[in-house]
Parts: sequence; structure tokens; C-alpha cells
Amino acid sequence: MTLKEIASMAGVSVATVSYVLNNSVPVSAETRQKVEKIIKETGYRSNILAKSLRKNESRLIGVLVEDITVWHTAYIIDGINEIAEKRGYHTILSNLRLLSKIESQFDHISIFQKDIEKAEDVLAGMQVDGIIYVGMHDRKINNVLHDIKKPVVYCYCYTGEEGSSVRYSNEKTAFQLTKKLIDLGHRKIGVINGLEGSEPASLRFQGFAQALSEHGIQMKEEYVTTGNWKFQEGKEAALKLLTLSDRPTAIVAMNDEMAVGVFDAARELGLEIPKDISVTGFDNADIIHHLSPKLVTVERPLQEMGYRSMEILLDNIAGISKEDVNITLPCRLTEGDSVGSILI
Amino acid sequence: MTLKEIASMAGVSVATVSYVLNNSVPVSAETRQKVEKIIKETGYRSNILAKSLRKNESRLIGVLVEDITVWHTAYIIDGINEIAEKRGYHTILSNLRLLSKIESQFDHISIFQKDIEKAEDVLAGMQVDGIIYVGMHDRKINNVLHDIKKPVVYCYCYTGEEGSSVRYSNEKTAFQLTKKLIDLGHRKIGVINGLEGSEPASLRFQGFAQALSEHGIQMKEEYVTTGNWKFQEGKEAALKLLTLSDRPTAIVAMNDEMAVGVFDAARELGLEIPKDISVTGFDNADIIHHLSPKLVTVERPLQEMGYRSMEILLDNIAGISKEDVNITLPCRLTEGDSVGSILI
DNA sequence: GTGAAAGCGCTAACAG
DNA sequence: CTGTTAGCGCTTTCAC
Repeated sequence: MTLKEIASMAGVSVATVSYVLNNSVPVSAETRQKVEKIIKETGYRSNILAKSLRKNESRLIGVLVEDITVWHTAYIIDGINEIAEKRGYHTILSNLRLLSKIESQFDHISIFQKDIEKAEDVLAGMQVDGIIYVGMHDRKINNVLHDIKKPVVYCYCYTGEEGSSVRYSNEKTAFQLTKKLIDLGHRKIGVINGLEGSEPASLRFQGFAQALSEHGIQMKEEYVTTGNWKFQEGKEAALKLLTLSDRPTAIVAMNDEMAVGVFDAARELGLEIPKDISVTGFDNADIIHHLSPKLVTVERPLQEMGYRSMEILLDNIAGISKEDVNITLPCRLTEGDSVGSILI
Repeated sequence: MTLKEIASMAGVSVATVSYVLNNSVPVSAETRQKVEKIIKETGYRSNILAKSLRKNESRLIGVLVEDITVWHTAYIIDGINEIAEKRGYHTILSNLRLLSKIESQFDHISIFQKDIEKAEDVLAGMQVDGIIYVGMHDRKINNVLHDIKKPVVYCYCYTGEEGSSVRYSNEKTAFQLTKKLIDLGHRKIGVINGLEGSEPASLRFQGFAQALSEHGIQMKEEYVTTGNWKFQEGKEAALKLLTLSDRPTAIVAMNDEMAVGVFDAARELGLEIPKDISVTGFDNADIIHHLSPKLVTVERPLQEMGYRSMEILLDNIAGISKEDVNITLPCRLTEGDSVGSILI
């Protein structure tokens, strides 16, 4: 069913049908009714491709994700979709599937410049009005989408150079988390840092360190440990910390999986949380929802990151803003019972 | 940059450029070189929209998901993408976001017929060649996409009526799991069924029951419990089972979260897994990866479900197959140490 | 208020 | 082999 067919059925010109459809030009009530009746009866749906071609705007946003199976990606896409729907845009998804390709060599993304260019070609060919690039890790990457003249927003990653970006706050959040412990009276605070070389790990650690220093607490070397973000190493680090002769009263685990390791270690050692040891996590992952007591952790604003990425992109497309914008959203500390106060 | 511009730069007609681009008609080596040079230099990318309009085929597949944040969805999309990429198709994603809208009233999908129709309008308008509908729960739904004349495949759900579908095997898998326990000598097997009224729950239970009956084992009423798929109710059910005077030697938890509850219950009661009690789960969720001993559970073939959905759809589009096909893929039992053998 | 007609970028007869 | 040309379905001047 095409405009032309509708027009002839209604006994009007194609232009008139178009006017009715788009409310672009006044049409007499009578004509409008006639046309709308036919449209309803036939179940006509206008060809968006043809419209885009003619108007030279697709209202299509390319969402280029490094790996859709990485947990946060789905939530970010969800946020993007929500704004897209509200503003009459649609999203075309391109999935680089990096995870299966690089395993855990975070930085060797340059190897995949080829894949990215291919995806870029397709998206550009589809005439997308802009692209949101969703990272699988929070890190600095090259401006991989340099070849396209459309607006780009990087989400869950950033380029040092040009390009807008939307991230969440690692440093400030770790600061708050640590400050919370300090405010509860803790002075002997152990930390299980994330994988060495990972940017979130070092940012989170900086926040941790700053909270200590701002409160005049000396960081003890033996209280600083590292894990690979996984349960096992988290547990091992916790065992080390908890068996120190002067053991910490609180442990900041830089992600939830390692925090679960802390719980396990504490149980093995017969220590009670939070009475004997306070624990915090990071990520609010599914894995902690059955923990008892409830873990104090951090919820990243994933959906919100999707919203903001989309808003920035659309403003950019609309020409409202021309400059790159780089924003870092705050995280939410969750309620929980895994931290207790210390009598000072 | 358009075909026309390339043509004039190369001093040939648009037709010739098109021939070069598509290898649709023989072109002299000389002309080809000339044209390809210009294409490379200018970074020309053909307008896929225009091409689709002209050819009346978009090579676009609509992926309509009930909720992208439901864990399995991302993996299914990943599978769909992989085949799409291989076969030169692209996917446009539409996300109904049902989860936030209906919470857990599994069957009231009819309320959302409106949302679905809207998504359908858009996808049809985008001239997709077909649609894959990805459910958020494995269940029977109406043929919600009746209004479109393009091929449709339902994935992770099905319509009783018309329409192809791709699912995984609940019944057979639960049968295998149970049989495994029986083969190890277990005769007193408790079960923690999933939420009442849920289709996977009843299918899994049927598989469980059949394994018992095929091996001449009487199902004891007190060995049958139910949970709401969640940790807490799983744990409560396990406590009930494990404190029976004649307690079972094995517990089949119908999902992983409840299996974690069994682990917790066993520990509280001072029972050792698998020496005192064998445990199995279902789903291979992240939540179990730190369990010790390693849980024997079931991995659903999610990516494969994406592959097959796409293959069926593309065959359908190509006209290779016209009939509806409904397939049920087998699951993989994972290796683990949470089950032990019983001396018979 | 309505219609005729040009043209968005591309493909595919058809003619040469 | 190459070019001319007629559309694909739609929007949008420009006349009337």
C-alpha cells in the first residue's frame, strides 16, 4: 500500500494525502476525513525509508556496542531506547562482539579498528543521524569513529581527544564509600583493589586514598591488596587482610564479586559482618542479592547514562550544542547492613 | 557524496558506477580501476536507504524484544547479530520494556498489544524483511504480530497457533538432570519447583516426574516443594526438605538462585554437599560461579537460539521454507561436584 | 485548499 | 561494455 494508492482510492492527489499524514499543510475537514478513513481501512503504513531518503534525515541512531553480553550494555541500551522512543527516533544496533575476540586484553582495541570501520560504513550507509558508542569497559579509547561526519557520543568509555562522552564517577564514589566508613568511626580500613592497569581500579583507588588522606588517616601498606575482580582473588585478599595481627575493621572491596569473597573469608574465619568486620562492594551485581547481611554497594547509573548519551547526541544533531561535552554521572550508594559503627 | 558525483568525477555514467559497485554487469578493467580509485579517494559510501527503496528489500531484520534487560535477551541478540553479519543483514532493535511495565504478571501481555502494534508499525514502516520476537519469559503468547505480512519467528516464547518458534527444552533437560541423580543411586530425591503457573516450572516438573516414574520411583509428596524462583524461598524449601525425618539424598532446584538457597540451608544445618546432600540447579547464572563445590546446573543454548531464529527467518524470507517450524533446542548439563553417588 | 511535478540516491531494463 | 532513462515512495515547492 503506497501513498499513491491511498490517493487514488480517496480521489485526491498524493500531495494531499501527505498533507493529511504530516499535518504539514491545512486540509479541509472533509478531505481529511475521507483520507483518514481510507488510511484506517487499508492499514496503510508509510515507507520510512522513502521518507528518509526524501527528507535527507533518517531519525535513525546507530548504537555501536563493543559487546552486548557485557552486563551493563543492555541497561544503557534500554536507556537509549527510552529517549529514542520519546523523541521519535529509532535505533539500529551494531554489535562488535569484542568480548569473544579479545578476551581480557583491555587495550588492544586498535586491532579491531577494521571491524569498527566496517560497522561505521554500515551505519553511515544507513544514513544514521548520529552514533552512540557503548564501551565494554570504562576506559580511554581512540576516537575510533573519526571517519564519520555525524555526531558521536561515547558512553561507558571516552576518547581523550575529541568526542562527547558519558561516564559514571569512579573516584568520587569510592571517596564517598570510604568516607562513610570513616564517619562510622573506622580508621583501620583495608582495601581490595581491582585489576592492575584497569582504569576504574586506579580511579576507585584514588578516591579511596583521598578519603583517607582528607581525614588524616595514614594508609597502611599491609592494608592494601589487589584482586582480579573475581571471587577467588577477592577471598584470598580478604583472608590475608583478616589474618593480620592488627586486622582492619573494614574492607573496601572494589567490586561485588570480590566482596562476596570477603563474606566467604569472614565466615571461614568465624568473623561476623558487620560486628567484627565491615564490608563494602561496588556494582550492585545480581550476585550479591542473597547475601546476608545485605551488602552496602554502589549502583552505577546505567540507564541514566543511556538517557544522557542520547540527549547529548540529539542536541548535537539538532545543532543546539556544537561543543563536545564530557559528563560523569554520580552513583548511588545502596542501603545495607554490611557496615557497622566503631566506638571512637 | 553520491553515485552521481562519483560518476561525473570518473567521467562515466551513474549506471557504470553502480555496475562496478555491485559487480552486477561486466565492466572493462580500465573503467573499473578509474571508478574504484575515485571511490576510495572520496570515501564514498552508498546510501543503503535509497538502495533498499529501489530494490524493495531492506536486508533489515526487526528484532522486537520484550525486555532487553532480562538476562537471556542479550545473548539471543548476540546470536542473531552474528548470523545477520554473516549473511549481510542488519538489525533494528525495538525494546518493549515490558519488565518495568508489568512487573511479574506473566500473562497480561494482551494489555500491551497497543505497544506491540506501535513497534510493529515502525518496523513495518522501516520495511524490515522479517521480525524476530524475543520473549522475556518462556511461555505461550498470542500471535501478537498478526498484522504484518512479513515472516516472523518467536524466540524464547511461542504462539500455539501460527508462527515459527525457537525454544529450549525444559522437560527433557529436567528429565536428564533427574536421571543423572537416579543413575548415581539416588532414590530419595526432593524437588524445589518454580513459581506456580509458570510454564517452565511445570515443564521442568513434568520432566522430573517422568524420570522418577520411568525408573519406578514413587514420588513422595513431602519431597515436593515450591519456591518463587528466588533465593529466600529456595532456602526455606530446602530447610523443610532437609529437616524431614527421612530427608532426601538429593535436591533438584529448578533454578540456580534457589539452588544457592539450598547451599545456604545445607550449611546452616551442617550438612555437606555432596556427601550428605546432592544439589542441582538450572540456568547457569552468574550467581553460582563462586559456589563451592561447583554446582551441577543447566546451560540454556541462548546464542544458539539466536542463530536458529535467524536462520529460520532468513530461509523463510528467501522462500526456501514456507511452513512454520517450531524447534526446541537441547540444553547442556554443566560439570560440577555438587552431586555424589549413593551406594545402592 | 489542492494538485502537478521535480527529485532524494539508487538499480535495472533497454538501447546502442 | 556503457549510457539513457524510468521509476522505488515520499515531500515540497509552486501554481492555481
